[in-house]
Amino acid sequence: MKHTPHAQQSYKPAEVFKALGHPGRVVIVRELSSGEKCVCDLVQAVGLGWSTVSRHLSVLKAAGVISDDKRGLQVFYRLRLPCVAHFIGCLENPDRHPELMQATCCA
Amino acid sequence: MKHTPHAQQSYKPAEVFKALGHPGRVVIVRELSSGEKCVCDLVQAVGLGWSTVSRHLSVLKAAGVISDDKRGLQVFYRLRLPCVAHFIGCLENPDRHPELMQATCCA
DNA sequence: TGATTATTTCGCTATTCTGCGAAATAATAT
DNA sequence: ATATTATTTCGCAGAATAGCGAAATAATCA
Repeated sequence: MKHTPHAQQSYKPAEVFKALGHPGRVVIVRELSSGEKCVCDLVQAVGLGWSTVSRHLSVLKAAGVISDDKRGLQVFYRLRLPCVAHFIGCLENPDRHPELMQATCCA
Repeated sequence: MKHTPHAQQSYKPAEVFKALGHPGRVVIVRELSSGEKCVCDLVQAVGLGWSTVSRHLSVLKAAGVISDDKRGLQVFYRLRLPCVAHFIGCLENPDRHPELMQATCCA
């Protein structure tokens, strides 16, 4: 069977943004920007209950922002759209990112 | 009085994302990407009532995504973070934007 | 001044979101 | 098989959001 370089799924912008529109979920993305993490690490970082963090993770996953990988007892999450972590950095420090103000920041 | 090249405000990422996390508000941003528009144009584009669109505009403005300018009877809105329009384009057409998958899409 | 036009604010209801703890799953270890 | 550990699902109560039409503002025009 031949690998057709499979067409990339298309994201629904409003869904992606909505998924990112919560402080705890932004923390999650920031954590994942330095590499995959297990849920336990993320619970620690976000500072909310397990069930709550688990739901936040499922929201991010449903939007296509992160993906998960179960290994043994643990589930590891990773950033599937690394770009958003950088974008968050731009928003937090616009002085150092003049591209933020231009129409082609992602180009 | 001398112009000190004034420090750029810093955005709260979760707020910006939350503001963008609604289909109608994404339509607004897309409309504004081609230049400023009056509320009447945006009501047309979004397809919801005036009061509703007005509130959506105030959400986007509060988050710093757009700004307004009253001239005569009309209020004109413009995109203050042009970058987000491009980012929306990336999400909708990831095939054509490999940067989306890289950590430095805004660089 | 009073009328008209463009937009925002208010008050309401219906829906969605958050966070929690308890219970359910799932994989490993004993 | 049972216990343990990591994580998710469920069900709830309270908060926030979305949309609407009516009323309030504001700027222009007659």
